[in-house]
Amino acid sequence: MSILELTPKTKRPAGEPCCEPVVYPDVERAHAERMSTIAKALGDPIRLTLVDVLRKHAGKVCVCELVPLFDISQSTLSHHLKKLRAAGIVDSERQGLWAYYYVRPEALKELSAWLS
Amino acid sequence: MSILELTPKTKRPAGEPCCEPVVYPDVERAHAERMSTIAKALGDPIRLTLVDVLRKHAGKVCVCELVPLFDISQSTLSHHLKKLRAAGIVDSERQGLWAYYYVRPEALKELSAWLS
DNA sequence: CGTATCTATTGACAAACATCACTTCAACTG
DNA sequence: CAGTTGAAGTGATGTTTGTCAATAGATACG
Repeated sequence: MSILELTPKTKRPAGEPCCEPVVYPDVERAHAERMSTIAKALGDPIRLTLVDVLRKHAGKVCVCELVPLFDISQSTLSHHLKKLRAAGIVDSERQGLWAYYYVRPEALKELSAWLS
Repeated sequence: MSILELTPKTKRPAGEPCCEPVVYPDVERAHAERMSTIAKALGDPIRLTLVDVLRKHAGKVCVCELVPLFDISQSTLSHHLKKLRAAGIVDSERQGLWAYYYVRPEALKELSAWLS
């Protein structure tokens, strides 16, 4: 965590590069990729609320309980759940006619750690 | 934080609602909206890396130092910075020809708190 | 077996997005 | 002032996204 030195820049003399590029380790790339995937999945108010509800109930919640919470069709909700599952944030389990969704807590850890 | 009771459901008798909806307070709505806006802005690997670099340098970083970090054109980078600014995550300051960007730390607090 | 119920998938479509080449704008330099 | 340089804006383009209506599975019930 180094502080950037604010040397007042001068217009470059036609040939030299403008600035020293701020290099960053290549390790970060996969890291950033994974975290942005999670963030993207949370980047919709409905999906974020879904995760919130699932977390608050700390158990497995039936899809049929989730549908009436939003002003969207059942198929749209199913689509959002699929995205959350694809991102690894939730998983589901079938019991007869019903599908129960739950949060995979470890999925949010990396992003959470980076943010704080 | 209540545990969901897993009463085995029965097929509804044609008229009754399927399930008790899991209600959530209306306060959450604006909350979710704000946080998903932040998450969406972080939902791109380039933007997330930008925020990472800006945070690591804990000061103001010149755009010209950011450009060579990515395999994208200058105008695309400018576009990403604009999105981050629109989300309130970063802000910029002009000094002569150069533009310096920095993270507004409070912008990430709400999402960070929710995630942990 | 036939039908109703819950969930997932498909197809369609408008809106948003990421990207680039090109242009504009502001400001420094000679 | 004229030319150059850093950054932002524009227009175009192909991709992704959120949404719904309709359909398809799967399973329970009578």
